[in-house]
Amino acid sequence: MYNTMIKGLCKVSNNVIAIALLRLMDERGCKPDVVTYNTVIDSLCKDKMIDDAFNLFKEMVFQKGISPSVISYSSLIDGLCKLGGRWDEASKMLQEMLDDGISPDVLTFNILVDAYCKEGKVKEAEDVINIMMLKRGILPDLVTYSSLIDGCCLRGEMSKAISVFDSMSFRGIFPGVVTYSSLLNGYCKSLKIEEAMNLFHEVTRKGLKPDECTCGIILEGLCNNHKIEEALTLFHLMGDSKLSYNIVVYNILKDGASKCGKLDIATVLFQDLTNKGYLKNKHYDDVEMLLEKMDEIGYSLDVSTLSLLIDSIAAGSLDTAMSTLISKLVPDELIDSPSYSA
DNA sequence: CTAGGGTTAG
Repeated sequence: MYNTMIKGLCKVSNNVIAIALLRLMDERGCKPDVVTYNTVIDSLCKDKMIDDAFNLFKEMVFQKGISPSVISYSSLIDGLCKLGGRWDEASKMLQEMLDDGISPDVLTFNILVDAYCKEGKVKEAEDVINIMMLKRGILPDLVTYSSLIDGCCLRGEMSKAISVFDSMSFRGIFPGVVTYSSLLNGYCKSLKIEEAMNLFHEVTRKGLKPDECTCGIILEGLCNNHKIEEALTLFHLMGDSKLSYNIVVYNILKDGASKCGKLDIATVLFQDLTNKGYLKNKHYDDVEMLLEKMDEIGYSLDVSTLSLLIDSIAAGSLDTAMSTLISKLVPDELIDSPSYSA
């Protein structure tokens, strides 16, 4: 009961209340166990509050006499690695864990592999994987391979990334969107846009649904290769409603259009973006008030705003009252225009 | 049985 509540609080980073609840359950005679402590320790580590995490760890071990588990150590090691690579302290914790007779598992090793890869130390990451396999008999999994691929891509070593990708597939591990995302990012940054596009189409053919960030990577790649038209076509083909409200994607396209000298396109995109700000934040009341005001003063909607609102009505995100109001504001010259007649 | 992993784009 308490553990479930603490887990919920930690999920929304409400560490202060989570700790207060841990104290309360202790007072009420319901003793916090290693799961309770690990939940809060991990949450503190994720929020970069490493000192508080260590204090709680010490309290658990020395005051309560609860033995830490592989999860307690892994959380602390991950926190130290992500906090600007505090390697000395991280390896000290790793040693302490081994001295304690606790074996690292694949998640512990992945923390180390990922930390090395993020620093571009692919060789060191491979050493960790070899130790894991040969000395511990643990096989790398999807996350291990994905981190390694990402590390290679960050260094622009694409042929190496592909060979890791191939050996992963050979082992029967299916790549995830994150894996492809790293490769796409690597190709785009190496200005190998053809390879990136081929891979992107392969991902789509496989029926994998790239997330907003992956779409952003490929769109930016196209923009940086002076292919703004292709980027815009792809953006519309993606036809994802979440994507069309993504401010980062808009900025990528807007900046791309500017760089390619297509200032007219950039202006339209900027206008679209300012209009969508309203709708994304569900400030429907503000939009409605604005539309009413426009109606009062006899103002007509411009084409881009109108098409945005029509799309919203079609998507069912605007109610009937709004639709009626909008229809009153459609300028006469557009009433019989074929593009808006449906 | 409960607690831990890769989040990549402007």
